[in-house]
Amino acid sequence: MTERATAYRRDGLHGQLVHDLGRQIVTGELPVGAPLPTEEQLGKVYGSGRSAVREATKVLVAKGLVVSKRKVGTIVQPETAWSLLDPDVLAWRYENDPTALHLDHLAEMRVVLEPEAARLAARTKDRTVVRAIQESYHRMEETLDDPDAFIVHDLAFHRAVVEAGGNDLLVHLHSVMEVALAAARQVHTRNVRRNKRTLPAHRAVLDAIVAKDADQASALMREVVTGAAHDIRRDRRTR
Amino acid sequence: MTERATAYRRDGLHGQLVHDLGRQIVTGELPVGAPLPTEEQLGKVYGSGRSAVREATKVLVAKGLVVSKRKVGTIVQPETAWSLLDPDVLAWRYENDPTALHLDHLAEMRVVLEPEAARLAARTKDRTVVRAIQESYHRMEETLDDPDAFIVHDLAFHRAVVEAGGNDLLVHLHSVMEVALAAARQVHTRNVRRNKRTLPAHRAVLDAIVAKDADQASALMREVVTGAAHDIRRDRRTR
DNA sequence: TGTAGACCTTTCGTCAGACAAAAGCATCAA
DNA sequence: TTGATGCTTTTGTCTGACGAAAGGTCTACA
Repeated sequence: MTERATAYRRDGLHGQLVHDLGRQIVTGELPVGAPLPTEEQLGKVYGSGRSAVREATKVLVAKGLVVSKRKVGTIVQPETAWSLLDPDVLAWRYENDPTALHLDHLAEMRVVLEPEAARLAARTKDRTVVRAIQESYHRMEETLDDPDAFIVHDLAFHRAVVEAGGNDLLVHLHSVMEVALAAARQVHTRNVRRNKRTLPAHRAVLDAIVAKDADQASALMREVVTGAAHDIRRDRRTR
Repeated sequence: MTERATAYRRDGLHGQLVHDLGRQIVTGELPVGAPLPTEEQLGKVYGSGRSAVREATKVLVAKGLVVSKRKVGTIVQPETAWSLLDPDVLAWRYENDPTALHLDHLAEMRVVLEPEAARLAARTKDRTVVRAIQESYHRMEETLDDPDAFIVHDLAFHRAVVEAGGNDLLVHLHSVMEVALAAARQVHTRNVRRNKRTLPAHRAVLDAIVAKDADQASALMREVVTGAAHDIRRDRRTR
């Protein structure tokens, strides 16, 4: 089993600082163009020394959230400069009141990724990765009445498909999207009826992959993820 | 015009350290599982103090390349932990002898992204972004005999399409891929004949977007990028 | 009055030295 | 053999210091 994209560890003083400042920036509490407090001030506020503050801001610089200049200070960068695909940035965005637009973008990304991933999976010659997909599917069947478990296996199914494609970049991108998905808890609605409806669609994808019918696998996967996107939108309206 | 994904600035002492160490890790000069020299040693080697070294390693930690533990040292992480979609990591990988497999993955990513981006573009209601695509296309026409200029406008065309989709995440992902593409110089072959061949295909994509025919736009864009992927493979064989 | 240049101040960039804390390792005892 | 104890190494953090860049101010001169 491949690992998930990993977030910056929250332990240690500077880890805390990174998350605190990062969240404030991404949520707009610290507005674009504004300077952070000086290193000395931050040190005082957080009861830490300058070194910890500096190590934290260096990480934020690496994520494109700020730039530092002598005498000017460290300035919050415009959103276009942010590393949106960084697991932390994504988590900060999606765990703090993501807008409807942001959720749509997330769903769109799945529509971008997964059909093509299914196509690649159908072309693979490695039978073991296909078996991983099958196993996840069977677990979905078995846990049809246990929504929480179902979600886990549903995610595993999609991940297995992407991994079967054998493309590093794609696998990584997918794992990053999972982080965002997990942060935006609302996306996973526990709904047995809906699960019963989507199960056959997953089955169809699996069969197409096993049959090595790439076009079909892609088209069917497209159905699955666009269906999920519509569900998200519907949930939003009816709430 | 939106900005590109931005790489970590190479200036300053720690900037230099980040790039030096990062490159060594991604190229495998520093093998997975091995410890970096101690902070003290690195400081001596680079003629710097410990603070600069520490700020650099913090950035590498943020990119998932290493982890630090007391007494153990700073250890190179397995590739599955790397932030492959980080502009720096990508550049380090693709500017230092990218393998054939890596280049294929890059091309595949374009096939993943761009057709769906074209579909979204065809659905947009904002006419100005469509005009941006048109302008890029016309520049391509005009510079058909100047391969270097053609590449620039070709890239601008594809970028304009992605931006027309209006999805932050997608735009960012595309800009990151551009970084990799730029790092792997070999990908842009200057070939007037080939450009003459692909121009009508681009035109067809443009027309479909203008006509708001989403399915058609997607299918045609798929042609364009799979064609490019094949060209890359062919170039490799004939060299 | 307007402008160029010298100066002053703020803030990040870096160094040096110190101690704390974790974690491996060796040593010693039961 | 096993388990506890203490030693040592390496990162984590603090403090204090100085350098360098960049904005602001003031003065001298045209």
